[in-house]
Amino acid sequence: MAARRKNTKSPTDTGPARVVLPAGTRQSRGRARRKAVLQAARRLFAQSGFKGTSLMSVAKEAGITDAGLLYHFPTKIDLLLAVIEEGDREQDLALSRVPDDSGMALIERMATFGADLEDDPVLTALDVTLSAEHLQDESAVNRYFRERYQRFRRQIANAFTDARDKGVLSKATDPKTEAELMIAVLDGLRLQWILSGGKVSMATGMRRYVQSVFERLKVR
Amino acid sequence: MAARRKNTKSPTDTGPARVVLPAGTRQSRGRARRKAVLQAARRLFAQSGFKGTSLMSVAKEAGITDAGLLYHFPTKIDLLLAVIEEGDREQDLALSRVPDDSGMALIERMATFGADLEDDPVLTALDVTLSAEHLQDESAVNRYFRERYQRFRRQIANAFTDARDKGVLSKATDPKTEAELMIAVLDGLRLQWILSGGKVSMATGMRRYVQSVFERLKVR
DNA sequence: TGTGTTCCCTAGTGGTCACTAGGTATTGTG
DNA sequence: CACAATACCTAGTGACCACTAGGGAACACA
Repeated sequence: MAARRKNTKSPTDTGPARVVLPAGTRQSRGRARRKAVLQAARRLFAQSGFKGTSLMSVAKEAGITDAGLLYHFPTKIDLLLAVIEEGDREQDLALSRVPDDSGMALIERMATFGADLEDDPVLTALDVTLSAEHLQDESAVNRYFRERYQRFRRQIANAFTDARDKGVLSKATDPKTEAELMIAVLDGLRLQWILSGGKVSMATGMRRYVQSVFERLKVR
Repeated sequence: MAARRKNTKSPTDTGPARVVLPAGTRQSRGRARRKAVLQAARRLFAQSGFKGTSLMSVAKEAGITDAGLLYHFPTKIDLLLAVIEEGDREQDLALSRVPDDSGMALIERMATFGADLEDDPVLTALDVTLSAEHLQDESAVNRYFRERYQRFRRQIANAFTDARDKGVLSKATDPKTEAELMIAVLDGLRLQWILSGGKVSMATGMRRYVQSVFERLKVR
């Protein structure tokens, strides 16, 4: 019964073509649909989780049928992995916006990280929902999150080590525990931020926490 | 279709012997089964979430059929609520083990709370999984967690206020933010603890964090 | 203008799952 | 011993859902 939609696309809206293809503008429409599907999937996975979201609901929000969706992503898991991968790229990009590669730069950057997350509620909720949904299974998603956390902890721990060895932070600094706590604060605030509907602020929480770390450990 | 015949007593009201039955050991077997079902459900919900767990799998682990299970809990949601309520009672019990009702007593107690959680991995994972699964829907579970967090925050904030007003902690203490951070650390550590398979320790994390709060705020 | 590719559709299909209907063995009670 | 409540069971039922089969319109290119 779905009437065929007339093609009222705006061709300027294809975004930056990262991959330079041989020729032909033919793919633009398909690309746009694919992108719409990814966006819808991200939103719905974030809201209702992977298991709680049907392909049909994603397809509907993307203006397509479920069978049509499966042309772009052959299985539901393929769709999930694509959503995760896309989100991953964006977040890695965000974390790499550090003035220099000293440890202190990264730690100071964490102070504003809460505010950054507040700017993208969907991506933030996606992370919380998916990581919790795959806490203990042995899926690719679980492995992905395990590795991500490990990497993140190492990165932060290295920053503390660097700052300590450079004499900026106290000799008594324990990088491993500090990294675990820093990430714990971020994750915990995320949860409260979502559950409280924004009443608990990630931005001020992170700013305060990083500040308190400096009060404790900074050599003056 | 939606008409669901409830039992004589409300399923959320599983309080101890509210309905006074004549007596007799007749119920002992039924009680035991019911308990077995609750235990299996807790474990499976914790591991795979609510949506990810079928009644059949719970029933099987409890040594019963799914139809048999539904005799004890008329709907799946009734089962979930019973599981949550039971866990809630146990955790409230744990939190109330405070030497006296001064603010400092509660804050100091938080230092050992991580270790306590490590003693009950199933209950801990249950909390994380369920709260994340119902982050944004409008279910009874969502409301439960929202209220629980609010209550918890108030409780901790009051403790900080008390300690500050008694002159034990600095005048500059901000109870609201301190409460948010304290709970964030606990939640964040929980997540890392599970995801890392116990490599990240909640026990040491919480001890360290509470200690660092005292270093920052204690009036000496 | 013919032809192949891309993209999306309709219409299933099989599997899973929460839940129901109705029966029955066991057990406590009058 | 009659009988009634308890605590299950077997055998469905309908709803949902991921995924498939096969077709067709639109478009690029020869």
